[in-house]
Amino acid sequence: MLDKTYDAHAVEEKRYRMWEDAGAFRCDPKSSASPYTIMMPPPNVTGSLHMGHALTFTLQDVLIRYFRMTGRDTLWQPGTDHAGIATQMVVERNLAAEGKTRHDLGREAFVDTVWEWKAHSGGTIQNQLRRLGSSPDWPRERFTMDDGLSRAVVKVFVQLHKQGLMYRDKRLVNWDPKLHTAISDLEVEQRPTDGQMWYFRYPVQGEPDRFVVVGTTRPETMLGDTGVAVHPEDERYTDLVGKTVILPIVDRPIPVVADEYADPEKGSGAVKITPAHDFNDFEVGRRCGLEMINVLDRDARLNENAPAEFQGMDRFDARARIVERMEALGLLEKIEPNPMTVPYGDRSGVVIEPWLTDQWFVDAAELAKAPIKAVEEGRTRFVPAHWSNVFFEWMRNIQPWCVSRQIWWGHRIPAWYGPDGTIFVEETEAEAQAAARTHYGADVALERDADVLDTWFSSALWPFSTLGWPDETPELARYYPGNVLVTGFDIIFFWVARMMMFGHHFMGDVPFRDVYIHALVRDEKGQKMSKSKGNVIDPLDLSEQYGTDALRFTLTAMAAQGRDIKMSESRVQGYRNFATKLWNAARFCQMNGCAASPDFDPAGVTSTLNRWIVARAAATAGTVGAAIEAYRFNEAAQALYQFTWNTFCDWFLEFAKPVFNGDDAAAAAETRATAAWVLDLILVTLHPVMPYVTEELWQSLAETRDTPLIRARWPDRPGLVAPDAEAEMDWLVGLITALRSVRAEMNVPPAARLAILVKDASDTTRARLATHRDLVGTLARVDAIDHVTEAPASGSAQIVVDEATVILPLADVIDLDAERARLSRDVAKQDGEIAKLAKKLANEGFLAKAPAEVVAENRERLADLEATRDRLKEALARIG
RNA sequence: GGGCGCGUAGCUCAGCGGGAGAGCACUCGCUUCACACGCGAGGGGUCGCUGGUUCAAUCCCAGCCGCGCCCA
Repeated sequence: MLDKTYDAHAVEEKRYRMWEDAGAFRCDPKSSASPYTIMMPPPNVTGSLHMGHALTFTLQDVLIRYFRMTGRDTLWQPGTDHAGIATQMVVERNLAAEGKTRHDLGREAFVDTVWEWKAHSGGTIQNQLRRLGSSPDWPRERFTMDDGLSRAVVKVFVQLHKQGLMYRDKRLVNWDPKLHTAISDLEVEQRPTDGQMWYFRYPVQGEPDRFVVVGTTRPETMLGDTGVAVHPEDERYTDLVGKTVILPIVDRPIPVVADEYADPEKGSGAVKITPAHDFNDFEVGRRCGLEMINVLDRDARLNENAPAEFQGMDRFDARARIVERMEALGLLEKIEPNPMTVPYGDRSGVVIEPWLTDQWFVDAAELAKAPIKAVEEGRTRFVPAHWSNVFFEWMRNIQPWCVSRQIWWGHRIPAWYGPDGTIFVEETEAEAQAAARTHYGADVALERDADVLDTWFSSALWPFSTLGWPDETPELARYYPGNVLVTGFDIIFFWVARMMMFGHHFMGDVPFRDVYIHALVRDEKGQKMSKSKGNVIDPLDLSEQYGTDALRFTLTAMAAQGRDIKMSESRVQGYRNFATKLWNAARFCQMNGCAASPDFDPAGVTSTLNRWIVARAAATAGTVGAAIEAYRFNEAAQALYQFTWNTFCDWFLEFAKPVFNGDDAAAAAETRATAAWVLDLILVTLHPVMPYVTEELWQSLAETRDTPLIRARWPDRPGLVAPDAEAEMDWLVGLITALRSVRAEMNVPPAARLAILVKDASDTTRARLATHRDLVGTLARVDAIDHVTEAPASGSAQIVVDEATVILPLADVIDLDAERARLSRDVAKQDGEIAKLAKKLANEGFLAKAPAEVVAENRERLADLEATRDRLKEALARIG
């Protein structure tokens, strides 16, 4: 016998271990089944599970478990990425606690230390995923720094280089002066700031008392100014173009150039140009042939190119000093408040400097062409579709991707430099030496590039590197491309777009057919969860408190397309209650001897009740499957919830009680078997969302099962329909509901059993009443049902059900005024509807232009309403 | 400044051209032999505002107001 409530703690660990030990999560490359692949977005190796993970992995697991049950050969590829900067920071922080820096250890020893850290602390999230019930193919787990994946990285780098798509260039990059590395545009956070605009006067050479006023938000960069730009059509400055101004403090003559970047509407219309410290200025400098003078060092202090008094000074101290000096020189025109955005490093939290350095770049614009085409042609489909616009916007304006990072933890760039700086990019040092020998005609000492690659470079290879590429493995042939990538919108650029670029380039096909973009999980008030706000809800706490299935059901039910999820504990609690409800329904079935039989044929049931529930069950399975396949997770959850609770528990099981206790042994047996079959169907269809409670019930309810539930087959019975049974049961439900309603309203004591009279019943209604006499009796507490032609004059409550009027003699309890009020209110309600419909049907435009079936439907509805209204009026007349 | 999304019951949200829905909360009743994490019955909404298209608009279009996000 099952316990009275479901104990998630006792079940989850046991069931998970059973699945994993049995190899239930594995793909089967030799299978003849059609494959279904999801590449798990590899979480950061330093990470631990947060609510966003819980959502994304729950949805992926729902898909995987569903398709596994439909008979597909599923591969859910798990793994983690090495998170270059984040991981290095964690290990450096540990070293700092011992008073050491990575430089004390040296590169090799430091990298060894990181590997040790990973061995001890790196597996957190994998175990948390297990607690979430995720069913990826664990034995195939990969890490972006694995030998195989590293080999793929080197191969890709070398090939791109040989194809001219990977190159070294001196360009401005986003420099993090704290971490001492370049970072990508995407790792820069633009923070709104109340800045200032300083207006400086630059003297025009050879024209005493003439000045050009330029505005700047970063005065310290003026030391690197190499020009002043004005708009070519700005008449105020036409005569100045080609002349020279003297850069104050530095006393450097710099040219005035014409360039459309200068906005005549903004400030003075003239703008100082610092090509080595501003992305826009860099472009202007290129166009106008201006010199590039780098005045900052790697710490963002002023360097040797600045005047002596500034050298070694911090950028912000220098800013204050510059302003002072300009003011002293009488060259500070004015200062205005200026709302602006300032770039910060998302890891370091310091202001990022555009800085001129030598870095490796990928020609992203070229690689973006094929993915753009793929999305345009629908070979990769975004769901919801509007995300494709975001994708296009970024891909069509893409900048060269800076992939080198000045850190130690990561894939070291396979480039070697000869004594004269010639670059040899090869897969191994030996090959680089050979290439150098060919180039120089002799052996020379080579120095390897010190930098490593951006972590996202290796993540971009994930859909094929995890399958064995560059080797041509059977897995690669079978599981690439994947079916769907499930992720949040925040990594469309970081990761999705880059996988598409490399997937196309190296595999010649899209990496996945669908990209399902889900919502962000927020707190109850709709705020983004963050550690600093202290509003983080730990999914594992919820899982601990309410059970993993409740958490998973909540996330699934709330995953409506296009809307963020506001996580609320009361919802989780509600779905915990749902799990308990299911548990108790199963317990009831067990207590009543409802045993699943392999011989049971749902198409062969005879009673209306059983034909009805079988049809509804089959329809629900269809709805749920279709919803999951369309990524409409909330609809799947809703259909499951409604069928299980509101159809199966509230009605079917209640109807079954009198059958079980009745005299008709054959009907009882059929109903027992049907109940068992429907319960099994509920367990199967609910399993992708609530794997634990369903598996536990599946194994507890029957002595032997051919397979664990995780490997059971999804029901596919589209032929199980019974419209006549559904109509009959809908009528019965309506009758019982109406009886209960009038009893409650008339304050009939709940325990009191009534005899009812039925007037004007059709043959159909008479037959239905005869069939379901016991069910009405039990559920509406009715003792006797008699047909009459004349209603008793008074002392009754009356309800209208279709053509029939049901009379409840309530001589002892009836409050005639209350009954009159109730009937009058019903009449008024019908009249309101009738008026609306009559108006619509009187409209000639409607009759002429609306589809015939809509007109007919409205006519029918009107007739029904009028008939009901008339019977209600008669009932009202009877009580006077 | 550009783009995207969202304003539906007290709260959280589905629905999205032809009869306003769910969960939670609320009210009333119930020791009904699976379940009080329950059962039964209820109350509650000019579907942000203004126009337009249409026989018909919560749904489509335009503008406005409010909120959020992304990009500059």
